[in-house]
Amino acid sequence: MAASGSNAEQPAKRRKKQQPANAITIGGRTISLEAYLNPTPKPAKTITTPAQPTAATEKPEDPTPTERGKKTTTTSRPENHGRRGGPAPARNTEDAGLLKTRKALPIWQHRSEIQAALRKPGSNVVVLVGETGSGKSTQVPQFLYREPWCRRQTVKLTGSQDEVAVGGTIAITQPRRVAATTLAHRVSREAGTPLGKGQADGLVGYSVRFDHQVPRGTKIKFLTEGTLLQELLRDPCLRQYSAIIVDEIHERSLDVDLLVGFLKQILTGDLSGRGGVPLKVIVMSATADVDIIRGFFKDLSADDNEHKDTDHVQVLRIKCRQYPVEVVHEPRPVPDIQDALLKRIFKIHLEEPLPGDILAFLTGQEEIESAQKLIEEYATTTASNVPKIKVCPLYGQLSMEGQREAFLPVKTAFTRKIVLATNIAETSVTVPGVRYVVDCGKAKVKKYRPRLGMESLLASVISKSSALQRAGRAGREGAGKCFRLYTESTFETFQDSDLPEILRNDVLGAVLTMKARGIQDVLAFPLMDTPGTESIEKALLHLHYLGALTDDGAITPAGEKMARFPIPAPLGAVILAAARPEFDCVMEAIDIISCITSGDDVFLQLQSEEAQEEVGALRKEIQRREGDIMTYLTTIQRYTAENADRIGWCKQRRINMRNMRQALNIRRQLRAMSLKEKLISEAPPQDPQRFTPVDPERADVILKCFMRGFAMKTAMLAPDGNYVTIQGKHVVAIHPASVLHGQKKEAIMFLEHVFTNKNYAKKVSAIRANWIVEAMESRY
DNA sequence: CAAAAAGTC
Repeated sequence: MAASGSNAEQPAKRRKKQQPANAITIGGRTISLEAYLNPTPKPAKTITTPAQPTAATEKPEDPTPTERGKKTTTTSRPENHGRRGGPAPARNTEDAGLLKTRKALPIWQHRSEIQAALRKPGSNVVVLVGETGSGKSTQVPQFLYREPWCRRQTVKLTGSQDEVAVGGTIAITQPRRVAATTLAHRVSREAGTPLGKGQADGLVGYSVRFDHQVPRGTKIKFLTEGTLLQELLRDPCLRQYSAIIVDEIHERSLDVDLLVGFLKQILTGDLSGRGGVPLKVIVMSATADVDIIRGFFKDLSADDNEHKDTDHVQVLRIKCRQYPVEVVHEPRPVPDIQDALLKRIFKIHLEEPLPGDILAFLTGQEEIESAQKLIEEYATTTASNVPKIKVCPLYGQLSMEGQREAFLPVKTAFTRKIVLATNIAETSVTVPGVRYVVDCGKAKVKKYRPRLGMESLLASVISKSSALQRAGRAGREGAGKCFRLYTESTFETFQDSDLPEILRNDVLGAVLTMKARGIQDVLAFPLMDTPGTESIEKALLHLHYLGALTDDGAITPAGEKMARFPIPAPLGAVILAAARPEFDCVMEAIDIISCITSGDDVFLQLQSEEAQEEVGALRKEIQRREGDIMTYLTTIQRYTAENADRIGWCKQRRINMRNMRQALNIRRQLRAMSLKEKLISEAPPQDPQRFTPVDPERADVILKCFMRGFAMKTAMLAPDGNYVTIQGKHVVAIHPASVLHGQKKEAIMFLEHVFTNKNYAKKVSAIRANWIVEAMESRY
């Protein structure tokens, strides 16, 4: 196996045999476990105001959780890696029209250049820079799959007589599911083997969660970054692939950062796991600054001192014909951002010709809703010779129907569409018809604070790269204009690019991912940006507490199981605890976890007071006094017991149907895995099951079981009526969406802890104070 | 009294 852990330049550190019982040694460092073993659950008498994690730069927003606006297809087909001599895929069947369109793409000129770059012996990494619209995602895999190095080979592995197949397929990763599936459909048509029902053979396939279409003979496979990371768990050498194309690396998702780390390990390894067959890596970015990427892959041939100083990473830049976008800044800083936004929109509307829709970037739902109201009010006052206005909000939590409006051309004549969007419109979706962009210069960003074990979600200044991306949205269909609600000198103060996710997120999952894939020294794992030592140590400690790591920092069998479960590690720990005889509640734990990991909250927000009254009584029936965890359990159990009309059942209670369906998918998956891991002894009975409420004693057992994953996310009621967290001793409020909102309990456990305009505990359950000590001291 | 948007055999 190539991915054998520590880097060549950093020899594995010797771990001390002897160490204090209350400490673990990880990466050569001894870390005290004092904080975990000696909890002080007694809150201080005087409650100090919690320190603000960051200065809020803007007013907090008001979210409305509603249905997700995306469709899912759940067609599954078992993967077939194709045998040698299988049915030959159709060739040269490209439709003449499609080929003509392909040849018109800017990247077509670079076809042989790209092929040549990868043919050079020893040249295994190529960086490709091309803006949106260059056609790189659809064309590059098609340029490469017939190359000689891309042929499937049968090789003998060292020390084994068995012959294995290596290579033959090109993987291309995407940060989003929709991108992976739509690109696959598109490329499959271009290649002459369209994906669809009854197509057993084909050149192109895709693989995203709960949706795999990989025909026999697949040479080009689109996947999400997360899916490839899962494949890496089973096949550390990525044996089925000749090349990995990493698309949209500039977005710097946590998964892509991990992925290139593993790719670098394969490239620097001895290739024995691949029978000596090299792996080619093509990294594609839409932004020009690729120094970090180039630097990251530069020191590849460490064993080859002769070439050590030469640059092995080729960078190819694809020119892209873009429509010009005129950027207009404010002459001086604006005192009121909403006021400036409205004035700018009205000015565009009055002065700029039709057709040409407006796309405005705002920070959140509350801001969008209030702006919508004011624009609609204004629209009633305009003269009859001024075009009419149609305002479309666009944010992730908006229902499918609500989102659709923003993508459709306006039906009424002489009307301008004004789309008010969050940064969902920056990368995830494209709004057609836009000629004018208004950019407020801010976006909400999630940040993790390791010391407090909590996150914050606050509006903050965007980066130059983000501002450029927003401006570019005006030039998709013709020359456009971008109006920035800030000065040019303010723009100059922006950072070049956004902080990569790995530096803003809890790295618990990332560290477990590394450990499960054989990385002993996570501090030495190659990363483009390394999180602070404090974050990594915190994650190691947390994993140790969860039972995923030994005192030496090595992964335990429990940790390996947690890594295989497609859920966050603390929830994996809950399932493992549930399998213990004293808890014995795996089925209930899976039901709850399926519900909470199916997407945003399954309970839609009740907007109006009428809705609250209408739905209130029906929702009360499924609510439990123990809190949100038990309420989720009742919800999914009632849902599955409902046999006649699940859609109606959800509608009546304002429950997100799409997430409930996803929850059942996850439930099926987790049940199958638990059976395989022998956490349950037999397959559970088929749905529908009659609903029987869980009695309070059983509820206690289930909650105690969740404490094994969330003992640190607890708070005690102080004499003054505030809840004070165990970790950090901060005042925390129960979020209004919780069934326990406004209630006083002895102690609470929460699955999420987020600072917005206040310290909020979400997904809250009532617990007993002595459970906290009990859970903290328990070690498996 | 309320949340950005992505993602996992």
